[in-house]
Amino acid sequence: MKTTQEPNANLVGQQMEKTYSPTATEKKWYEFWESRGYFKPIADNGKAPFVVIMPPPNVNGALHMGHALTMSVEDAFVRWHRMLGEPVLWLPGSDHAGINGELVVEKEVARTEHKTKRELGREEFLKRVWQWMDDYREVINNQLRVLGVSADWSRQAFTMDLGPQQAVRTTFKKLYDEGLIYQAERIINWCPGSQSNLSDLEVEMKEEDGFLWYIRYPVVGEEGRYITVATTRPETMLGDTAVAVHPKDARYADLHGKLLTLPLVGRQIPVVADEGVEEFGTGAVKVTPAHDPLDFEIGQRHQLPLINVLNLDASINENGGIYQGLDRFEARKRIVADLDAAGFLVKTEPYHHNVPYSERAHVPIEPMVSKQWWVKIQPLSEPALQAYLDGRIKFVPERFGKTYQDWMENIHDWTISRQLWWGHRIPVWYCVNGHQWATDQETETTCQICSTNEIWQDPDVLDTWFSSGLWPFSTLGWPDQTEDLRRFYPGSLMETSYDIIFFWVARMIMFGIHVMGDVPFHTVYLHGLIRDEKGQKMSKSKGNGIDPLEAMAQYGADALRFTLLTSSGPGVDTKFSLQKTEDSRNFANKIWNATRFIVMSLNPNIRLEGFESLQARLSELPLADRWIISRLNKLTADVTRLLENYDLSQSGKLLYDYIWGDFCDWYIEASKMRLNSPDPQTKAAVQAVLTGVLERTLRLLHPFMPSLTEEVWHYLPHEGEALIVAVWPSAGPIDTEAVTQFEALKEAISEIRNAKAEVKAETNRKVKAIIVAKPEFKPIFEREADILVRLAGVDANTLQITDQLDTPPTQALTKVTENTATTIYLPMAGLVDLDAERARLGKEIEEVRREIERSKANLAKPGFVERAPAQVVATAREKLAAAQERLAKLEAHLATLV
RNA sequence: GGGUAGUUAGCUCAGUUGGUAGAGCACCACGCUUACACCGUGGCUGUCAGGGGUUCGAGUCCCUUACUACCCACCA
Repeated sequence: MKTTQEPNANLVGQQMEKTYSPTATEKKWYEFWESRGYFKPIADNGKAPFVVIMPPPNVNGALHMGHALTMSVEDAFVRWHRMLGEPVLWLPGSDHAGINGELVVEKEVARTEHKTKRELGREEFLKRVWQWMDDYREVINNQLRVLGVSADWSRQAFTMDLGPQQAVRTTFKKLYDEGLIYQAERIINWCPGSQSNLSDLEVEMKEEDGFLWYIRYPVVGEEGRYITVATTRPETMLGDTAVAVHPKDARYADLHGKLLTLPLVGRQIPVVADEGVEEFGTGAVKVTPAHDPLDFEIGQRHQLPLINVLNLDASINENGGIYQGLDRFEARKRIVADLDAAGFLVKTEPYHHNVPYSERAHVPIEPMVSKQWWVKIQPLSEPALQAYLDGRIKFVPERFGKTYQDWMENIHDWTISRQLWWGHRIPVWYCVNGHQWATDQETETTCQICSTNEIWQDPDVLDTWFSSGLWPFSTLGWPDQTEDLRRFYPGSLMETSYDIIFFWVARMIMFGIHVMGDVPFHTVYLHGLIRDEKGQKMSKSKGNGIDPLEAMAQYGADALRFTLLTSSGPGVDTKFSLQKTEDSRNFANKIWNATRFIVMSLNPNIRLEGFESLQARLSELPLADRWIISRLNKLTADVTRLLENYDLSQSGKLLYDYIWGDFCDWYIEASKMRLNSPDPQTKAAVQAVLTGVLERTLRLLHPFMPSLTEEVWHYLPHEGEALIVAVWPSAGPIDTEAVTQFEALKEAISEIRNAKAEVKAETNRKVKAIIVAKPEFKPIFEREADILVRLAGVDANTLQITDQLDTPPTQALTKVTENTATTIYLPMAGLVDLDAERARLGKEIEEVRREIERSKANLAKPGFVERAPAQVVATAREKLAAAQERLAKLEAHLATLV
């Protein structure tokens, strides 16, 4: 990619706009990061590399919210680890999407060229698919860049690249030679839409209202005697080769081995006794071994013939007699009508049942007998299960481990051949002399067994998930023993959506262990689905999807990312709304303006004290400074711990609360007095804290909002050339005394603001105030009077701070703070309605009394004092004492209002 | 038929190892205080789905019921 003009590495001293504009900024920094090579892993430095292989988006359209979530989560972890100084590899790619891709291009060809793929021919059709893939891959990659994805594009991979193709053939050959890939004729899920075999996972059950038709089959040689069977698919009777009953079912005991005449067809079929039949309903089932899984098994047990009555497009074939050529649903109608006319239809019942559908082509599946390729799964699944059981693979959230385990324990062989054109061609060859072999070569010229050159390749392709399963190592160059493979396998984190645990995660683990001898990653983080405001799945057909590109254009990529990351935790579905994105945009703007405020007062020529130095002499700093730095250290520890536990949501929220609440609402406001000081040293001292604290906070926030933080960081004094490679902060000391004292100050300020609001005094009106603090807090209020004056809006000249007041004012609003029992009088002649004040005090006294009652009752409860931990009892006692003190003060004050 | 989640303020969701419920939005009031109206200050709102149990103490642990969502499953 060509880089445009490099941004100013140092923006210190530059003017900032009043409002943050994300789009241009995001683009600028993305190009900067990429051009500097920050997305590439640094050289080995003794630290274990952090490796994430990106789930390759399907190349069949544009980016959607699910992608945006995936990328936001992965980018956050990736950026965090990069700041931890680890060699980080985030390997991007894209997926050819097998059946899905083929269908999309088929549709496109039909739309633009009015041709079916068969009319076009295999070679021509594949040309079209490649063109489509090339076009859309670029589109998607650019969209990922807009999001801020810090992946190493130089290692980008595509499942149909030559490397992954080699990996597919090599793996196939290995499994084939080991006898783990084999061919077998079985009943399979046939999709008439794509005209291909599907695995069980690609079939979804849909509840539907249908009918149950009861049909009677006459017993040969016993005039007037019938067996009645019920079916939801009457057209399959054309392929019936028996009727089965339970061996112990008395109703049919004498009919075992007798023959029935198949209505409409006239064929004679036997009655067989089989344990697989339940004794409910009519107790007899028609047996169509070629078109039903259960019937297939019954057929095997009784050596029944298979009669396939369907063509590949699910129309009736030549075995269907007069119904030949009809579509399956048309045939169904005709057969029911004919049965009815001939007197074989006993009754028709409405019936609610599950119908198997093709997940991709959205048409009902037809079970059919067919010869396909299979993977013998047990030898792969057992070690994969074991890896989970002994903790080599962990799931976040943990419960998905159980899901994985259940599936692995009940797994069936996996059918991997697809009758499609787009995908990895099955590397099996045949010769005229009936030989068959698998190869890891792209092409073959002679039979490996008899050397004839009359050979051909299997026409089918592989299930798209076969190549996906190799992704963690095929992307690193395997089967070649590359340097990347050595450094980055096994990987660290696999992050994806929980709905592809079986499709993808399980297969990667199986292949990883079997082919590479080691698990492909140690942690599987599964995110939830993005839904609309009403909790519905976003989908193109419903039209309720929110386009991430539009959301980003409106509010910025950082805002979208922050929203997605904080809206919900792993494994939990998220209701997405643009309102939330707007809130995140506001947060971004808040940070922008906080920086702007700080930067405006800065003199670039004055070097401020560094943060490390400030922290080293923490106890000498003013109260507010000690407080905000202590809070930052708490935040740093919390955010780090939460990230270690994969909790992005909670860490994002803590950052939000700290920045907006602690830093902006309290610290910046409290700093304004010192910032306006005529003394340059006082000013520089507070500037050092403002810039130092903000700079560290930006580092913590960078994984969540990379572009904004990078931009703003460059306006502040900083070391290093970019925030993206700045060092992740470690937590320093916490001054608990300062925290307690500053909280007392905050509490008093809030009470004063509250009192003023109650009498609807203008917020900015300076009021007279008398503070009666307990002796240990009195010096704090005196020392920090400036802050009190500024933040509470009290009149500095008349402010009185004491620990003893003999004659309290009568014409005053009065508050007693909850935690420190500081009494505050706001003498406001004229504004105080004595009756209202008495009423208000009365109400408050009631509340405190109730609290005291509860507290006392709790302490008096048998067993509490004896059994509860001493710490808890002590806290309860302190609370009670505080409430009692507060009550006394409130009552004393009420008494003066008579 | 099995299984897994969820049910907390009007809405969206937090609630770490059980200690007596919180944040944003919305709403109401006041405010253009020299970063931000994409703002500030203050306020309002809860039988933490129902029932039972364990415990000195349960939104948090156990049992149970209801509803919602999803996953798995070859009942004609």
